[in-house]
Amino acid sequence: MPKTPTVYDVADLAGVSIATVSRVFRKPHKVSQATKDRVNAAVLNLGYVPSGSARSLAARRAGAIGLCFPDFDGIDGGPAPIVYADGRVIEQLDPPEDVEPSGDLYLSEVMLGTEIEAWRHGMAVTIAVARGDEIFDNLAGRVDGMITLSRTVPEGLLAHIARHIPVVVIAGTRAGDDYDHIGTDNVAGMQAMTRHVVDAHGVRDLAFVGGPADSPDDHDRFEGFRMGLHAEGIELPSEPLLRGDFTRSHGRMLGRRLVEAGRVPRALVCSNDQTALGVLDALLATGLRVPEDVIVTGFDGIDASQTSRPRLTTVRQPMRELGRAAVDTLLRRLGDPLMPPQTGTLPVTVLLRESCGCLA
Amino acid sequence: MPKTPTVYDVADLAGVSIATVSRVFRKPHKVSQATKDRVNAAVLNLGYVPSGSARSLAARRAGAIGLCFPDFDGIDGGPAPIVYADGRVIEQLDPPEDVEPSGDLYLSEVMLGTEIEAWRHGMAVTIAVARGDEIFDNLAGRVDGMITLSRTVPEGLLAHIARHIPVVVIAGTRAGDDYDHIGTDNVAGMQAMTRHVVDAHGVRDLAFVGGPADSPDDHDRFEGFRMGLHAEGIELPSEPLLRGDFTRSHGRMLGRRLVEAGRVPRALVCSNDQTALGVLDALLATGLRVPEDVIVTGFDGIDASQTSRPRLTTVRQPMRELGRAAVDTLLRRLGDPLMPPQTGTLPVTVLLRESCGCLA
DNA sequence: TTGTATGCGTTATCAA
DNA sequence: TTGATAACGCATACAA
Repeated sequence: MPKTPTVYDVADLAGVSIATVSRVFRKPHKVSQATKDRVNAAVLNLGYVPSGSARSLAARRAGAIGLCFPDFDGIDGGPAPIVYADGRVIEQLDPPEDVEPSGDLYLSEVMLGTEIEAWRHGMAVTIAVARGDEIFDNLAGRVDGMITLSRTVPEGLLAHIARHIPVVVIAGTRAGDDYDHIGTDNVAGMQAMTRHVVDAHGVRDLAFVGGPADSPDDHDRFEGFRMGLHAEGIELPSEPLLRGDFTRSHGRMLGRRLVEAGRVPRALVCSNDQTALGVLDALLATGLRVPEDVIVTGFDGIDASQTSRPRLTTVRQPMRELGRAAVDTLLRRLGDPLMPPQTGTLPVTVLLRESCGCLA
Repeated sequence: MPKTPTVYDVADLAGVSIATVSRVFRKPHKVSQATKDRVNAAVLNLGYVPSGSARSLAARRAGAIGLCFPDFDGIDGGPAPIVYADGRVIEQLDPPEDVEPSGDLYLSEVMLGTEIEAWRHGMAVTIAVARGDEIFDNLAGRVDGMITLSRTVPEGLLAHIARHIPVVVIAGTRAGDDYDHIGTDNVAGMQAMTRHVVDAHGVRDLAFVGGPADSPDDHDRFEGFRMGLHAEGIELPSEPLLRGDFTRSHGRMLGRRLVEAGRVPRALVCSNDQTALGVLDALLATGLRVPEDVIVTGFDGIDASQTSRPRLTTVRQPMRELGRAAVDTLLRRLGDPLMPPQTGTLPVTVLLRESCGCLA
């Protein structure tokens, strides 16, 4: 296997200087057509691909954006997958158990948005899991800026990195830091949702089913819930009725617990869709009717919320736009490092569907 | 804003040579504890982050894997998202229209698998959209190897890149190329699915609802369908009854067309889940019962297949494992460039649920 | 329009 | 255990 070709090889073969070869790639308009042709022929001939590292080093820019992935459950992944091709197929009954749908749609959508927007600006996206410092500042060193979900990177590390490249935090309010932030309007969204249940459906017996106590999203949503109640002149709880961990299976558990305790309120306002769907599962399983007996609402607007029966009334947050806005903010910051810290908030939409009784 | 610090700055501050600074990062065991402490202090003090490009250039390896994303619909993304924070919330009725769920779960899962496995091996993942050459060999130049979904990169370009770095193709059979391939057992899976419908449910009137004619996956699945019929002594169709484009909305259209034409067979074996779900929607909408009147089966095992009513009997392919296997193959190839071209096939599982009548 | 020469920030090879 | 120094492959300012 021959050494991989460099500018020098291409230059030699084309009978030009390396500067010209470089120009053909970077400033084609400053090279005569004849020369361009010769160089391109040499490139094809040799199978030349410019070295990204050398290019980044010389140009002092990486041309890539870093995306820092939270270290979610299941990322361990266990052993490498089996690979065989003997045509065997396992056949199994698959009852509707407490299965957790695989993908975290939220993450996927954010990633997709990031990817789309970065691509539009000619940037690549490099992804790394935020576990341990190793691979992580492996990331920081190879990108022009970084996007991270709130609470995925230890604060000390993040601060260290932020001295070097701009950082944009998605979801999570500014906590005395100087990063740029992009979030969705959790408070207003949940407030509107709450008021809708009260106003449109005449319900005054609402309870909030929360998520992890340390989630800023959950915090804001509960606050929105309280503000909604307050606006309606309903007494405010100081704590959510119950807390889950944002998963559907946990939601089911909470739902069952509620039923067993015999204290199911007229409406359950849940902090995210997965929890709401789990609650829904549990209620229906015990013969309760939604929305006739209990109203259930969610937050996020994941796909599953519109395929459930009844479909879930929820607050949709523009997940893909979250990623896009983060990239936009990052690029703006790159263009103007002295700009004051930005805080972007994306609007949400209350989607009225069957689970609140707006549609049959 | 001060110049970003380099090894030289760290070395100066710590009173050592740049070689030692480098060692502290690469071979910590070859440096005395005292020196290490001094260097680390300097690093923290200066906010030093090693340059990925310089590192890759000198080490002759990028430490990253490239993932090439197909240029799917909707990637244009339109204008940048609106960002405001005035607390306004739109509220809208959301009837169950012909909405297409947003994310392509298949892609997301493959990406996730890639990410997971790469992370386990200390590699970053760089993603780029396969549109135009520009950003694309931007990718090739900055990674140690590349994973691509079949048919996402023009063959000429791929060949060019493959001269430079190893390429692994996901989904899609070898077509005279020398790349490594990873796929799932489409043929065996669909054959097993087909035979199940015949054997367990006594159906001999089956039809195949296919996907795009140029999809290798679809081709293999139809072939599996035919093999299943053949094994059961049932006459073989030479073509699918209908073809969609693998989307749910198109599936709905096909379902409606079937009903209107008045020729709905006893069982509809669909080439993927989205198509099957669309068909399901259409059948139910016209009052037909599934599985009592018509059996519907899918392929892929996306989340939506287990939240539909009835839930979809399908062939699950391990999407996440696909990504993982691709990374494993790539790393093995990197370790042994002379290895003959590999072809990996991952096993599939037939999941028996309500839509075929195995479960009530 | 093209060529020359220097610098980019590491790693790695030798010596010490 | 540490240090000096030569690559690494490209971009770019400056000359021609």
